[in-house]
Amino acid sequence: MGRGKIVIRRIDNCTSRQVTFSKRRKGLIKKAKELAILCDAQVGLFIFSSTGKLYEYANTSMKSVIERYNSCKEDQQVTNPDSELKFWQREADILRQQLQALQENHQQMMGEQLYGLSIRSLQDLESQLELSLQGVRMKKEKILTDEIQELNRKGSLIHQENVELYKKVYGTSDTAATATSKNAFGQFPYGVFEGGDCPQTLFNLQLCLPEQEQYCETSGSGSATK
Amino acid sequence: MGRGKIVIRRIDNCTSRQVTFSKRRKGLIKKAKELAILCDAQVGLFIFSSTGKLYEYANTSMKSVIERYNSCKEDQQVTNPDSELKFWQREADILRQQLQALQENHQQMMGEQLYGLSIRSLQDLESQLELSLQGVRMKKEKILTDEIQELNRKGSLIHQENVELYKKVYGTSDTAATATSKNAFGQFPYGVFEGGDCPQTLFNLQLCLPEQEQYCETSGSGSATK
DNA sequence: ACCTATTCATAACT
DNA sequence: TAGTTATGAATAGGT
Repeated sequence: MGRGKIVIRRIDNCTSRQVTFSKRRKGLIKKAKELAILCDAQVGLFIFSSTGKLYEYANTSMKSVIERYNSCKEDQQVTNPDSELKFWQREADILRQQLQALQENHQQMMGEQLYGLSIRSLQDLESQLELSLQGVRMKKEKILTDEIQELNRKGSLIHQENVELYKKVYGTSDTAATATSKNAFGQFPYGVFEGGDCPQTLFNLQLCLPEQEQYCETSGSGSATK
Repeated sequence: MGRGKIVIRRIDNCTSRQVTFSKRRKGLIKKAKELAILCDAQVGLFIFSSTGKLYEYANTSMKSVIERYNSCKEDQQVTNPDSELKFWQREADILRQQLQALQENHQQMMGEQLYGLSIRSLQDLESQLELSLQGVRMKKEKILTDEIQELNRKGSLIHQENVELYKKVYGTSDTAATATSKNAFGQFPYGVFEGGDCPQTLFNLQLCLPEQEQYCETSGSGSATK
C-alpha cells in the first residue's frame, strides 16, 4: 500500500527501516485499538524495536493481559524460577526451527531443493539471484577500481622519488636522462612524466570490466543476444 | 476500507462482530508479522475474543517476549546459576551464533553486506550465484515444458474425440468435412490432424522464455519505460 | 514531517 | 463459513 509493492523481508537500509518501523508500529497499534473496540476484545501488544526500545499497547492493563495469558497457559507463572529451564529449552527449540528454515531457504538460493516451488516462486528466486549477482559484481568492480587507483597513486610517488634520485645522480640534464634511462617498467623515459601529474598512464593499468557479457549487457546494441 | 466507512465503536450485531473479529484479527496478526520481519523487531500480541478465546502471535516465543517485558519493567535480572540451566543457555547462545552466521551468509547471497569480502570471495560468490541461477532456470523451464506437453496431450485427446464426433454427425466424407468445419480454435480443418499424431502443432504452443526482458531491462530500445 | 500514487485490508454482500 | 468486490485506509517512496 505504497508507491510500490515491497517484499516482506528485513529492510537493509537502516534509515528506511527506522522510518518504516515508526509508521507501521503506529498503524499496528491503531488497528489493535480498533479491534479491541469494534469486537469487544482484550488486546495486548508488545513491540521491541531492533534497538531494544519497548512500545506497548493494551486496552486494559498489560498486567491483566499477561495474567490472563498465564492462566490460559497452564498456570505457568512467568516469574517462576522453575520454569527458567523450560524457557531456555523452548528458546533453543525456536532457534533450531529458525535455523532450519533459514537453511532450507539457503539451499534454494544455492539452486538446490527446488522441488516444491511454484513457477512464481522460481521467478522470484531468479530475480533475487540476478539482483544478488549485480550487487556482487558492482562490489567487485569497486574493489578492483580502488586497487588500481591506489597502485597508480603509489606508482606515481615512487616515480617521483626516482626522478629526484636520478637528478641527484646525473645532474639536471634532461636530454641525457631521456636518452639513457627508463623507469622500472621499461616503457617511458622519466622526463615525460616529470612532476608526476599523469599517474593513470604510468603503468597503463585499466579495468577491463566483464559486465557487458555477464549481466546486461545489452544496453546499446540491439543485436546482443543471451 | 470496505464498501462503506464505519465508525469505530462496538459492533452491536453479534454475527457481524464475530465476522469482523475474525477478519481483523487475521489482518492484525499479518501486520504484526510484517513489522517484525521488515523492521527486525520482536513482537508479541495477545487477543482475547469477547467469548474468552485466546489468539496469540509472537515472532520469537511469547515467554521470551513477556520475560523481556518484565525485565524492561522491573529490572528482574535472571541470576540463578544452575548447571542444566546454564547448559540450555549456552545451547541457545550457540544456536544464536549459528543463526547469525547463516544470516550473514544469506545476506551476502542476497547481494548485500559485501563490505568485508575479498575479491576471491566475491568471485566465488558470483560463481555460486550463477550456478544457482542456472539451477533455478532449468527447473522453471522444465515445469513449463512439462505443462505444455501436458496441455498438448490433453488437446490431442480432445481433438481425437472431436474427430470421432464429427464422423458420427457427418458420416465418413472427408472432403465435405474439411470444406465446412473447423476445430474449436478455428484454425485447422479436422482432416489435417486425423489420427492425432501431431499434437505439438495443434495449439501452436511453444516455450517463450521471458528471460530477455526480465533481467535485462535495457536490451533493445532505450525508450522502454517501466 | 508531509505528500501522493499505489497497494492492501476489509465492509457489505452473496 | 467462505468467496467476491467496491471502497477507504495504510503506506512506500519521494520531497
